[in-house]
Amino acid sequence: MARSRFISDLHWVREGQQSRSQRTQQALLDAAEVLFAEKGAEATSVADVAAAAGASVGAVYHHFRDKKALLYAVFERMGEQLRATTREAVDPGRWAGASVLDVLEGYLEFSLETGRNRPASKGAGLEAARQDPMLNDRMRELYTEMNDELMKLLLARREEVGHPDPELALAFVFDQLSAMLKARLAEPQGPPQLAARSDEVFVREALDSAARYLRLEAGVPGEG
Amino acid sequence: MARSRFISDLHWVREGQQSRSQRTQQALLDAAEVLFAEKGAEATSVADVAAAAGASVGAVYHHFRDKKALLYAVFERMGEQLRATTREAVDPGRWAGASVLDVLEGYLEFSLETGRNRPASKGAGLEAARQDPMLNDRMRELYTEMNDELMKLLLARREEVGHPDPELALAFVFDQLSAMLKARLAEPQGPPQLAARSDEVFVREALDSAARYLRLEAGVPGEG
DNA sequence: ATTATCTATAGATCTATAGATAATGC
DNA sequence: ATTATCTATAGATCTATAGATAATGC
Repeated sequence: MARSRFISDLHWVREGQQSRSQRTQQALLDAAEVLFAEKGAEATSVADVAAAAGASVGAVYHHFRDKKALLYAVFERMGEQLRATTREAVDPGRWAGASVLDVLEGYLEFSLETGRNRPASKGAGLEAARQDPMLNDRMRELYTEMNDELMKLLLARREEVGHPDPELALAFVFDQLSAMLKARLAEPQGPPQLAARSDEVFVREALDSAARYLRLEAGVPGEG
Repeated sequence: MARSRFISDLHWVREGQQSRSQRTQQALLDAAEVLFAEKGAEATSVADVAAAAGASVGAVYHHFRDKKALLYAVFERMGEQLRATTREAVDPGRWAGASVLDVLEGYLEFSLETGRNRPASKGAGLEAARQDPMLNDRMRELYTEMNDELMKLLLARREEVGHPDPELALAFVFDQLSAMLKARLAEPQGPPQLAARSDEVFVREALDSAARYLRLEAGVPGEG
C-alpha cells in the first residue's frame, strides 16, 4: 500500500496537467486515425478532427504544429505499434524447434489477429504514407525490416524445403501469403472469392498450398 | 478515293466542332486520370486538371457539371476499358481445349500486360472508388463480373483437379493469383520480396504452386 | 504563474459561375 | 448562329494564428 501510494504520489506531482494534456492528445490522434482511414487525410479538415475528439481547433494546434505534423504523429504511432508487436512475434527464442510450417502458421494467425484488432490504425498509416513521400519511404523501411526478420526465421529452416531453389521458394511463399493477407484484411476493397470462407479454412488451405509448393519433408499435416 | 473522300466529308460535316470538343474532353480525362492516380482526387484542384490538359477551368465545367462528374467520368472510362478487355479475354471460344493451367497462365499474362500498360487508369479508378461509395459499389460489380466469368472457365475444368474440394481449391487459387498480381502491379506500395524477380519467374512459380496445390493430373509442365 | 483550451478571424485556397472572346457551321 | 473556350470573380471552405478564458501547480 505504502509503495503504491508513493507511486501514485509521484504520478500526481505532475500528472494532473500532464494527464489532461495527454488525454486530449490521444483523443486527437484517435479521432484523426479513424477519420483519415475513413475519408482520407485531404478530405478531413482539422475542424473535423477537433470535433470528433471533443476538442477545439486551437487544441489541435497546441499539440501539433500543423496538419502535416498530425499526419506524421498518426503514422509514428502506427509504426511504433507495428514495430513492437513485430519484435515480439519474430523473437527467435519463441520459435526454437518450430518447423517452416509452424512459422508460416504463426505469421498468418498473428497477422489476422493484429489486422482485425485495430483496422483504422493500419488504414490511417497507409493513407499517411500515400500523402507524403517521406512517410512512404518510412513505411517501406518498416515492412522491409519486418519482412527481413521473418525471412531470417524461414531461411534458417531451408533444409526442410525440397523445392530446387529454397530461397526463391521461401520468398515466393512469403509474398503469396502477405498478398493474400493484405487482400483479406483490406476493408472496403474488392471482393476476393474467399471472403465468405472462415479464417480457419483460409489458413488451412494456405498452409496446404505452401507445404506442397515448398515440398516440405514433413508433408501436409492431417493428410497421409 | 471517292469513297474515302465521301467518308471524310461525312466526318467533316460535324467533326470540326465535335473533334475539337472531344479532343479537349479526352485531354481533360487523361490529365485527371494521371493527377488523381498520383496525388489523389482531393489533392487535385480543378485548376490543376485544366492546366495539365492545356485548357482552362471554364473548359472543365463546360464538359463536366462539377468535379464529382469528372471523377465519375474517369471511373466510367476505366470501367469500359476493363470490361472490353475482359470480355475479350474470357471469351469461351478462345479457350476451347485449354487446360486449367492454360487458363491460369492466360490470366496471369493478360493481367500483367494490361496492368503495366496504363497504370494511371487503374490507379485513378481505385482512387475514384475510394472517394465515392457509389463508385465503390460499381467497382465491386465490375470485379465480381470479371471474376465470375473467369471462375466459370475454371469450374468447367474441375475434372482435372485432384484436390478433395475442387470448387474451394479453384477459388483459393484464383484469390491467390489475384492478390499477388495486385501486390505486384501496385506502383508506389510496399516491397514484395519478389519485386526484383522477372515476370517469367513469377509466372512460372505461381503456376507451379497452383498445379501442386490443385493436384492437377497433367502434373507440372517441364518437370517429370 | 503556468499550461491547456477555446473563440473568433485573417489569409489562402478551391469550386463553380457569369460574361466576354474565339472558333466552327451554315 | 452556334458551340467551345477563356478570364475574372463571388462564395464557400479550410488552415493557422492571436488573444481571451479556464484549469492546474505552487
